[in-house]
Amino acid sequence: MTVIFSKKCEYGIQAVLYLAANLDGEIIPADEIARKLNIPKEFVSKILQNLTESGLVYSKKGKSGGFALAKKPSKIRLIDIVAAIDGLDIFNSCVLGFQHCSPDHPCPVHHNWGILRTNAYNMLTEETLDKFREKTLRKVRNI
Amino acid sequence: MTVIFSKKCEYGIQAVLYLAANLDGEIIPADEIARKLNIPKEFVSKILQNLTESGLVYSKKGKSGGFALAKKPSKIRLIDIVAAIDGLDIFNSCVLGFQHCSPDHPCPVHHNWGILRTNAYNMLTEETLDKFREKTLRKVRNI
DNA sequence: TCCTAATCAGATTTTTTTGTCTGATTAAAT
DNA sequence: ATTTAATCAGACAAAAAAATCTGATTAGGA
Repeated sequence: MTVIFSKKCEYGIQAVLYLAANLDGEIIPADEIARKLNIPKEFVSKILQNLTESGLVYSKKGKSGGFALAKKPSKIRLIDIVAAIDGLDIFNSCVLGFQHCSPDHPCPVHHNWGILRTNAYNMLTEETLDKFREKTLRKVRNI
Repeated sequence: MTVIFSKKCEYGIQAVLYLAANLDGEIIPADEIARKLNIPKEFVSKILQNLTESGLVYSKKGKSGGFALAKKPSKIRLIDIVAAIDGLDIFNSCVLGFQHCSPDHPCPVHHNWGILRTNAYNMLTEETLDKFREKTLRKVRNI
C-alpha cells in the first residue's frame, strides 16, 4: 500500500487539529477525540503522549485530565507534527529508494520529484493550525 | 515513518527500469538484478512474479531463465507499475485519513493537496520507461 | 482524609509488511 | 535420454506498524 503519512501521523494531525478547534486551550480527554474522529481510543492517547514529549501538546493526568495544545495555534505548523511523528526523511531521501541518489547521480525522476516534494514541504510549512479552525470545525461535525 | 511508495513498489520500479535499460528484450535473471540494485534476491523475484501476473513482465523458468518486459518500454508508464503493486488509492483517498473527505466536505488541506496529487499523478502517467533508458544506465552503473 | 472514578502512560498483542527458505521447473551438457 | 545446475515460485519467518490491554496517577466527592 502506497502511503503519504503513517496512520500514526494521520491520526496525530487529526487530533491536533481537533485540539486547535477548541480555542481557549480547553483540556480535552483522549476519549472524546477518539469518539469524534473514529480513532482507536488508546492509540490516539499514545500518539498524543509522543507529541507531549515533543513539546507540541500539553497533558494532564488523572480525573478531568486530558490534552491541549502546548502553544498558540498560530505557532504550530503542520510540518511540526509530521516531523515529530514520522520525521522528515521523506523530504531528503530518494522517492525510488536508490541509495546513492544525488544531484550528481540523480535517479530518473530526481528533478521532477524534487519539484513536487518542495511544493509539499512548503505547503506544510506555511500552514499553521490557526488557519484551519473553521475548516476543522465543519469537517469534524460532518463526520 | 512517512513513505510515498512501499519498499515493494520502490524495488519494483527499480527492477523494471533495469529491465528497460536492456533494450533488445534480453532475459535477465533475478539474481543479477538483485546484485546490481542491492535488493534482497528472493524479494525482487517475488515482486517480479507479481508484475508477471499483472502482465507487465514476462518470466521464463528453469536454467537460463529470468525476466524481461512483456511490452515495449514506450508502452509502460510508471503509474502502471505503481498501480500493479501498491494500487492507486493514494490518489483517491484523503491525505489526512478523514473517512468522509470530499469536495462538499473537504478536509483542511483538501484543495492544496489535490493540486500536488494531480501533479504527481500526471508525472507518473506521462513518464514511460523508454524515456529513462540512458538515465537508468548511468544510475545503475554508479551504484 | 479516604475512596472512587476517570484519566494518562507504558507493556503487550495483533496485523501488516518485509525478507528468507525450500521445493518445483526447465534448459543445456553429457 | 539422463543428469545436472540454475532458475522461478510458493510457503515460511522476522521485523515493523497498528491496535489493545493493564497498571499508575490524580481530581473530586463522601
